[in-house]
Amino acid sequence: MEISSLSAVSFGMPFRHSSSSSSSSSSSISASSSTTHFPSRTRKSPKLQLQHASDLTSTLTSVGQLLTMKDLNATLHHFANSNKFNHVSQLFLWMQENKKLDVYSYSHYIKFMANKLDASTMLKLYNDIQVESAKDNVYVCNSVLSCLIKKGKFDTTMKLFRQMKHDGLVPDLVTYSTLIAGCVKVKDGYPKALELIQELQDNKLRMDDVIYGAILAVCASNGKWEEAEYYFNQMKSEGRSPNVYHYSSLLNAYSACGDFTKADALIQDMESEGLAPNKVILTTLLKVYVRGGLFEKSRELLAKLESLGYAEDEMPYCVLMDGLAKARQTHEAKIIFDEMMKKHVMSDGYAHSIIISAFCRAKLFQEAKQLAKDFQTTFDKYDVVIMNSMLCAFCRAGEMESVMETLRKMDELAISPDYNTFNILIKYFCRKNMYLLAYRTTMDMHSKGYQPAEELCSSLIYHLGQENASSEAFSLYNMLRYSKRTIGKALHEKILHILLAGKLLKDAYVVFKDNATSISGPTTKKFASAFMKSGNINLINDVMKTLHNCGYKIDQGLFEMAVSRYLGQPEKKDLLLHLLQWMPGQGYVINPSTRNLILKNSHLFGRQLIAEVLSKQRVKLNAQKSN
DNA sequence: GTAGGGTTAG
Repeated sequence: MEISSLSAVSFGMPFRHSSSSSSSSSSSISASSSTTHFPSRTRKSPKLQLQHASDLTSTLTSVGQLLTMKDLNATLHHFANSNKFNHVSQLFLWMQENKKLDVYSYSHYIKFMANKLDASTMLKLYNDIQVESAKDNVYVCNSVLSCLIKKGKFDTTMKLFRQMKHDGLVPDLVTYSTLIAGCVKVKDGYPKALELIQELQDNKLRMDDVIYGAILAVCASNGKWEEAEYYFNQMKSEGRSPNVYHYSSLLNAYSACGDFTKADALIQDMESEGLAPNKVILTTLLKVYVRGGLFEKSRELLAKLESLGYAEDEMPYCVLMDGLAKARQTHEAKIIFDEMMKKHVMSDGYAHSIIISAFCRAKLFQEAKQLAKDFQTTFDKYDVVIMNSMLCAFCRAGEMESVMETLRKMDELAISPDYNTFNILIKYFCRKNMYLLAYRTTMDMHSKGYQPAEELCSSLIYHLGQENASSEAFSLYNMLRYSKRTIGKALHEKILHILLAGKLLKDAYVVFKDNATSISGPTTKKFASAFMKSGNINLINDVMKTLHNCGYKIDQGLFEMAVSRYLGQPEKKDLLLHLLQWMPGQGYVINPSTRNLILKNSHLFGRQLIAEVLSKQRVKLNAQKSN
């Protein structure tokens, strides 16, 4: 790269040119022309040369060392303001290599590049900071944290935050509001936000309007309306005046309980404070009514929104339609949809998605399919949610060709399938008796980090068994078993039957051994005789002991089977002797017919040894009888 | 000279 060659250029002792002289000349040079005869008076300052450079690399080589840190930072600004982000990066890199950067360079650069750099690059940038004063500078730290939060890396951010504190950062209110805001989109965000509130108070910081705004938003997004109410009142009692955002968060929190009385009172309070409800406030109020099941009141409010010009996009319609659909009022939802269409309300496809799903839920599959096709022909905006709605409709209506087309489209548009996508497909493949395809989709789902529902897997395992796909069934079983959750006991028995049917006896033994207590008597018996009959001969004694140890009474039939296996393979005589020696200690004695069988073949094993072992069994038996 | 928040829909 050109940049690296820069450092090879050696300069004399760095010197500072007078900044006053450069700024005095800077205002007049724009008119300078190449025809001038007074180059010394009209030449651009190094800073301006750099800012207007056509070849940044060579300009840095020639004038870079003449520039002050302040000039360089101003130039970063200049490039960022003119959207020359390649120049920003290139200059910053040069500044890093030439060790000409300070706290401002970092905090500006991070701000400029927040949208361009990914989380790991940002993290590396911070970790590689060599300037001591920048590393624990609260502005620099806040910039980095804010950038990571915006990229949705909450856990990474919190980890970095702890490291920063350990390395000397003294967090301020900005730090905390940045982090609390990050809790809005995170699951379990409320307790995490609470911890941060506690920490800022422990650090003798006082909550300000911004912090209140952030915590109210967290409460709202977590359905904590009582807590939201608490913070709102606390804020007021501190003499702070909530603004429209504070009000709207509390209102949004009320939608969790659907308490329209509280919501109406809040709007009144807001108006008495001189704040006029805006479009968002009224849409949120609609959400409260809808969640409270007050559909008549909702329709009236929607009409009011329309009359105020607040219903130009589909959002309020979607709020109402979704509520109706979830209350199983599919027909009423469709009426709203039709009105919306008639009025040519702007739509991004949310409305279609809601109604397609509503139709699927109501088992109106033909209607769902039709609407999905309408969407395909009239919209060119796809995301995973609308794709899922359409897939669901096509699957339920049995439109295989459309299902495949939709999947191709997803692939083409690089829309990654999510949990719902996999679920829809797996259920569909199962319904169509395409169990191997369902199996492969389930494994794919698992490899993408989604946990398939146990019930679905369990049913799939059963069907795979029916189709003699025992090893696929076993893979699925193992996937469930090793996914850190407890699974139903019946599944162990189910897979055991499948493995026995598929003659996967070694796998069956593993399942039996690990779950003996969940296996019924008849299934144990079935497993035992299957194994004695054709399981790996080297494991026969182990299986015997396992059966015995889990309380199963081994019958003569099993001993007979084991013995005849051993007689068929005389090289395994040690195993037979071991079994015969083990038996009496556990209260087992061979019956006469098996005993005769062994004696008949004793030349294969050594007559003397066999006789001794058998007579020991006798003695033991007699002793037991006399007891 | 640098850093922060907040509303509504599938």
